[in-house]
Amino acid sequence: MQELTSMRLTTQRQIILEELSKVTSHPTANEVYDMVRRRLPRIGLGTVYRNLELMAETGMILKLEVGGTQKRFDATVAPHYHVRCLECGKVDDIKMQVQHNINETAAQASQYQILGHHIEFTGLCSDCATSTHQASIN
Amino acid sequence: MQELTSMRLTTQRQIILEELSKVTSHPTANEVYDMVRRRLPRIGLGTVYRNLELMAETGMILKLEVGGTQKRFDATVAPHYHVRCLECGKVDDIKMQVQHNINETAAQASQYQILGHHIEFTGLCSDCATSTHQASIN
DNA sequence: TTTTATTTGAGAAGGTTTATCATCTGGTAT
DNA sequence: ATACCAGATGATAAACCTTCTCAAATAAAA
Ligand SMILES: [Mn+2]
Ligand SMILES: [Mn+2]
Ligand SMILES: [Zn+2]
Ligand SMILES: [Zn+2]
Repeated sequence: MQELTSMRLTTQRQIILEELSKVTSHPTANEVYDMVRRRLPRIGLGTVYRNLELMAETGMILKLEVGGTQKRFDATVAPHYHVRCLECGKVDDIKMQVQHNINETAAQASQYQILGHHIEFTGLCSDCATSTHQASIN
Repeated sequence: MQELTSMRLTTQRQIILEELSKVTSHPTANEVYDMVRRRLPRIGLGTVYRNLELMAETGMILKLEVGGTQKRFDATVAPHYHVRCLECGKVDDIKMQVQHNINETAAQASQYQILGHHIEFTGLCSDCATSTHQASIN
């Protein structure tokens, strides 16, 4: 694991964190790469992966393992839940209260030492809900 | 999408479903492949992927998009929750009541048309909890 | 300024999943 | 029972995402 103290403040790291903090879209590593490249055209994709991983390990950011193929990243580290649109794959925050209690319920219902949970809602974003509705009319 | 009616009952499909139904381990496609190959040594990995995907589409089985790199499959289609061991990656069922109500809470807290949710608990399985404890003693 | 351990960028490699396509087969019609 | 054929299979290539490797670059300490 990476020590927070021995982590250099490189330009790449700063800009990756800055760009991730600008958005609420839970971008994939590749999307972060595209964002960062506008400011640092010579950055490597590996550097983006490496640093997102490192920042997630040290708790500076969150690595979301939501449905879909790619991992997504989130600068909002406070516990919260997500929705994913089944149509377009967009991921948004759900601003509802965190269900702290269910960890205990789960602990009682299993042999695991429960350390946390995450909830992913699935559905249709407003854009896709209307266009899907349109399609069913046509 | 695949029509249930036009789906042939091939030996491969039957055995894939049978083998998946035998276990509660939420195997990856590769693990299903290994299980099935004992009975059908000439089956292709592509066939396993293709049919797991198809069965998931038609609702015969569940495709779990839990944390970790690989997708996992589940013959138990009734709604239920999962725990994943942070140490060894094992996935188990959590036999607790499904929180139907939170879908409405989420719907009120967002612009999405909420269709469902899934909860993934994280923690340590009994094996890993003890060995991690051992390690911290040594 | 010099030193050095860490980090970077480029590219290769790895692992998982999907696509392609000639061949095969389950289900149906004859 | 036999012929037929849309759908399925197996082999393999390709796509895709992520991690690894290592010489060169650089942040930070001396
Ligand atoms: Mn978020
Ligand atoms: Mn299950
Ligand atoms: Zn959408
Ligand atoms: Zn474990």
